[in-house]
Amino acid sequence: MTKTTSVDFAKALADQTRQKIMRICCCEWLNVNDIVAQTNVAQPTVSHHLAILREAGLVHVREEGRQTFYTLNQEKVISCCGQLMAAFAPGQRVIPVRAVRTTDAKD
Amino acid sequence: MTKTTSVDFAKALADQTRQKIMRICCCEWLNVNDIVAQTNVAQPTVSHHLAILREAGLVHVREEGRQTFYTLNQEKVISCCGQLMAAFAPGQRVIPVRAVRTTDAKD
DNA sequence: TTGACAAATAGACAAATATCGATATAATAT
DNA sequence: ATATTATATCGATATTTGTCTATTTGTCAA
Repeated sequence: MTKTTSVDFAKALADQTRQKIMRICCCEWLNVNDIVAQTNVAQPTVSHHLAILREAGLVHVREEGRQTFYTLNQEKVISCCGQLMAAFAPGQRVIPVRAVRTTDAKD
Repeated sequence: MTKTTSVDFAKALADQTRQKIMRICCCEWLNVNDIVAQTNVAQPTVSHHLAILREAGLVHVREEGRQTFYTLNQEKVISCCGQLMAAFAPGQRVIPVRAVRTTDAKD
């Protein structure tokens, strides 16, 4: 897990299409064609953006046969945001909490 | 206080010089020349970056006579990071806390 | 082996951006 | 009034970046 600088993190997020891809594969594994189908750009463009997200450590990758599945690395988003806040809002504090349930959760 | 999209926020942070400026004026009011003195770029370049930060709502501005003072808008950083986390890490949670003191604070 | 499909890479191009020197604008000082 | 200082804006340039088409690479099926 290579360290991502705040600048690299910001650059990775600094594009509409890339954020769309991130939202699309936020909570599920999708192959490239699925992602292409949900965007307005060509397949090589999606591959290009996925490469950038991969280099920033922002997606998990799983190769399976001839397809490649991607899903967003949410922990990385959290840690990079934490890094940003530590750098640029040192007077404020946030407490990260894992697996918080809503008050009316039943299970 | 105009709303900043996550893309605009990321774009504003997606530059080394701009992040340096943000760090420099993170906790104090500085005029443009003070900021120029602490960076390696020319004055118009600093003004350019400050304009971008201003448009993104990431700095507070105070004009005083012939100088203009800037300081980082830390709350904005917090809220934009919160927006990012809500969009890209919906399974995780963070609880923002105001004015937390260290345990040995005296005042 | 041949054909089909999935994804990455290469190369080209246009648009966006970071930077600079020069200049404009505005406030203060002499 | 004139000079000086602080900052913003203008115009030019070089670099980066997003997108495309075409091609390559790798995998599976017939």
